[in-house]
Order: sequence, then C-alpha cells, then structure tokens
Amino acid sequence: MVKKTKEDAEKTRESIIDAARTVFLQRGVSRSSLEQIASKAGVTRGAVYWHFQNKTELMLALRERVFLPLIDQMEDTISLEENLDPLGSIEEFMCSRFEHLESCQETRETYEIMMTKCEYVDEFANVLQQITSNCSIIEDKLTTCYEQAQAKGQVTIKMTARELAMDSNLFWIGLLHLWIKDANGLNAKKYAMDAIKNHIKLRRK
Amino acid sequence: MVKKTKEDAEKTRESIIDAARTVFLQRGVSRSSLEQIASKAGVTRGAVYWHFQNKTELMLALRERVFLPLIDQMEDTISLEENLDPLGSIEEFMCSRFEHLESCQETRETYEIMMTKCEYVDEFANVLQQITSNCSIIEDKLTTCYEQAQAKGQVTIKMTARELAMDSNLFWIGLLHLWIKDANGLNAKKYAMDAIKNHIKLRRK
DNA sequence: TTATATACAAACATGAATGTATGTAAAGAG
DNA sequence: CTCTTTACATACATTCATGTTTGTATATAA
Repeated sequence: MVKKTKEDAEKTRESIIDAARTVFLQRGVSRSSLEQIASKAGVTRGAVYWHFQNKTELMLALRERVFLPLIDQMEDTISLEENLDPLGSIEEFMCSRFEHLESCQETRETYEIMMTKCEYVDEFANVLQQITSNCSIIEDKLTTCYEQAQAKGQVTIKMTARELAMDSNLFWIGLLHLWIKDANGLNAKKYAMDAIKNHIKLRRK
Repeated sequence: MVKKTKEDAEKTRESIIDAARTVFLQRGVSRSSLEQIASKAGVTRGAVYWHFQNKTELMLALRERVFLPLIDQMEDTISLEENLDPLGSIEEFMCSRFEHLESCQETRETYEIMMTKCEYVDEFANVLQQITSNCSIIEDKLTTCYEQAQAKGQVTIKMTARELAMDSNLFWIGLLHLWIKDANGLNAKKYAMDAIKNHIKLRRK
C-alpha cells in the first residue's frame, strides 16, 4: 500500500474522471460499468465510490470540468462594451470557440459523450434544461452584438437583431452537432471555419 | 389462449413497437427492459423475442417505421424540376416538414428518443453515419435549389449555392435539436416557423 | 383430417452491475 | 507518540436483465 496524501487523492480523482471519459466514449455511459472505469484508472471500485456517489455524479463531474470553464470563457470572448466591430466579434467568437473544441481533446470527447453517448432521462433530464438555458444565453449575447452591429450600419436591416441572433444560434447548434457526428470528416475544421465566415458574410451589408 | 392469425400477429408486433417507443421515451433505451416493454404491450417477453432478435433490432424497427417514410416524403417535397420559385420551395419544404414533426406524435417521440434518449455505440454507431449521410443528401438538394434560385436572380450572390445550402443545412439541424430539447416551449412552433421565414428572407435579394 | 408451422407464454440458467459493509495502511492532528 | 480520519481495497449480498429452452394452443397447409 502506497502513501496517499491529499494531492495524491486529488490525482486519483482526476484519473478516475479521465478514465470515465475514455470508457464512456467507447461504450456509452449506460454500458460503462464502474469496474471498467476503475480498472482503467488503475484503482478499484472502492476508490470510485469514495470520490463519487455513483455513476451519475461521476458523469456530472466530468461534464462540469469542461463546461464551467467554457461558460467563463464565453464572458470574455464576446465583449459587449465598446465594440468597434460587433459583427467581426461574433465571427471571432465562433471561430475561436470552435478552434478550442477542435484542439482540446478533453473538451471534444466530453461534447461527443454528451451529444451521442448519453441518455437524458431521470437525473439527467435537467441537464437538457441547462443546455437550452445556455443556448438562450448565447442567443441573448448575439442579440446584443447584432444590435450594436445594426447601430453601426454593419448589417442588413431585413431582420431584427433578435431574429438575426436566432438564426445564428441555430446555425451554431447545427454546426456543433454535425461536427461531432461527422468524426471522420478530415476537412471538418476547414468546413466549419468556412461555414462561419460565410454565415457572417451573408449578413454583412 | 386466444386465436392468433397472421394479422393478429402483425398487430402484436406493432403494439410492441408502440410500447417500446413509450418506454424508451420515459426511461431511455438502455434502462428500458424488454420485460417493461412487453408488459406495457400486454404480452410477455416471449412475444418480443419472437418478433425481434433483441432490443437493438426492436429499436431499429421503431426507427425505420418513421424514417423510411420520411425519406420518401423528402423526394416529393423538394421538387427539383421546373421550379418556378426555388427559394419558396425551400421554405415550403422546411415548414411542411416541421409541421409534420410537430403534429405527428409518433414521429416526434421517435426523434426525441433518437436525439436525447439513445447512445450511439457498437451496433448503433453506424446509425450516426446514416444520419450524417441523410444530412449531406439534404445539403445536396438544397444546393440544387439554390442554384436554380441564383439562376432566376432570386437570391443574393454573396455566396455560392453550395455555401448557402451548407448554412441552411446547419440551420435546419440546429432547429430540430433545439426544438426537441425545448419540449416545454409553448410557442415552439411559432418560433420555428418565424425562424424559417426569416432564414429565407435573409437570402432573398 | 392430420401434420406441421406459427405465435406466443412460462420456466430456467446465467451473468453482470450495483450498493454497502468491512478491513486497513498511511496521513494528519493534538 | 497516540488517536482519529483519510483514502482507498476487498468481500458480500442483492437485484435484475438477458438469452434460451421448453411447453402449448391454434392456424394453416396438404
């Protein structure tokens, strides 16, 4: 038996989460047993039950480790005040966030698990609400940006800022889903970047 | 023991599928046991195993009953030849299909199961491929429509037909996902219809 | 009319995952 | 230097879903 200091315990906890992500990705959340996760992390189920109440809590922890930083990051990327180029900042927001999703393996895998390897029932039902809630936050931010863009005459006035934001929001949701599902798409990144640029170009006056 | 003629057996099969849809929706695919499905259908697991190899086959049958007609329907809705108003036909396609999704309970529930109550691993992994394949078919159809629209001068020439189609395709994917997840949205239908009209309006010259 | 295939129900066997309870060595507190 | 708590490993009990096998009543074909 090895020594276990507090930092060691924290490492164990992290390694369990990492193992869970790998196993969830391979086998789906519900088919993954805690035994499989534990052994992949080099521990026993005892350790898993020590750090997490059950598989659900483990899954939520796995999710939060990626999504909590993302929410913060969103605050930074779309700066709402004193925006010289609102339309450009929307494009910048989408591109940079996509870049991060693409390059950060943990984030990418977590998205894939949550979008295609997880069933939203019972304890997970309210996670769906959080997701839609996040979507409407994004829509609000986009609306503000488009208002600024309209005030600066950057953008077509065929539609209201809210309507433009809705359309962009749906575009963004679709992009993420298609990207996650189209794993083998070698040129997925270029596809996405072009899609974003064209999406913005279409509304620039 | 009641008589069972061939038609009776077919009815049993259908009722099992219906029961499966209900149970899948409530409990998610993996947590649904064949026992629960059978008893909801008023039969035993024997009947389920008689009609389907296992839960996976049952799930695929459930899916096909909705998706096979949808594929046919798609051929009709977007008529590619002799299109007087290509842009309008795209709008019409989206609106009518959404109307169907909204009004047909079986279709709606099946979509919900496939989008939020199912894990795409192992035997289901290739279903994802089918989905993305369908998406690219839609993108192709949209491209053709936009080409016609451009030929008629209906649409802005900022982007190529393919680029417009990509954007519309992503919009459509996003709309479906947001709609399914936002079950409580009372005005979801109006939201969607407005979103579609605005989406088209934005590209009309 | 009899034989066979159909359409299930019922019983059986198995295995796997879960949660909990107990054991234990080391860390940390006093 | 003890005592308690931490951080697990191990063992146990239980549940439960699955797949298969067997039984059986009826439909259907010859």
